[in-house]
Amino acid sequence: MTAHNEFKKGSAEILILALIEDRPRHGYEIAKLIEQRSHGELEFHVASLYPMLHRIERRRWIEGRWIEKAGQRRRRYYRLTAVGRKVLAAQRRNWREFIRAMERVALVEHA
Amino acid sequence: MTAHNEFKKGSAEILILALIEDRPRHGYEIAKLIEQRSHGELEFHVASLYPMLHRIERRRWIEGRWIEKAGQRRRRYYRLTAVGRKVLAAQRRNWREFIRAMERVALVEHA
DNA sequence: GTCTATATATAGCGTAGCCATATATGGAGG
DNA sequence: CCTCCATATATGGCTACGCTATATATAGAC
Repeated sequence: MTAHNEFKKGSAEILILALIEDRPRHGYEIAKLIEQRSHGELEFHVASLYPMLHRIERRRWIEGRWIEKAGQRRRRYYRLTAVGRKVLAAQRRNWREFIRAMERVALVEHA
Repeated sequence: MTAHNEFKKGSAEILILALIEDRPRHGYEIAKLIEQRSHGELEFHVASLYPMLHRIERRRWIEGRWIEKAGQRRRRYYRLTAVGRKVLAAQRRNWREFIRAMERVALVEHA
């Protein structure tokens, strides 16, 4: 159901990690990218996203630093750590396993 | 991650509805089927499952009735209601949308 | 006689995502 | 000029889902 999909829970981590895989991004940018790339089907409210960023930074999966530019609100850019890269790879494997398992149990008819 | 996959949250409903699509089943049977068919990758603890069954029965998606047989603990068999059938169809559509959206955002490289 | 599988149930916990609200700045439009 | 919108981050309080632990009860195996 677009912005209120019941399957969304637990998917924020992998989305964040994947989006900063190639280059650092700030929170607001990540939120907008998720919304745009999913055509509005996944929409993490910033109020969910910022605490999530803090959590996974505490776990050392990502590392943030403040960037200040004149005439601009300060932004916190997050980059993926080595640990985060491993976690992302593991979550991608888990994701594949999960959708295969879902298909076997409940969605056999047109997996 | 087998029994503790981070993507599991929110998936119980569709699994339950799908498993009683063709014939009524009781809670314990549903739990065992999820575990077996997913080869242990999805494992909903019965302590999660029974409250979930009560919840979706209150929503009228499923309807349960007690079956008692001699020399057997009583079982509550749940069948899918007409509403439940529509919800299941909608959740299957949402599921397809969701995995497509996830691929677009985060898993492009080998969707 | 105890252990395991079957079968259902509740209390209490942690966490993810939600809404509301707060703060702050730059640019566009009336 | 002033208000609105987009940008940008943050917190408090809420709900829902799945968890552990615990309880009850019976049949069959060892």
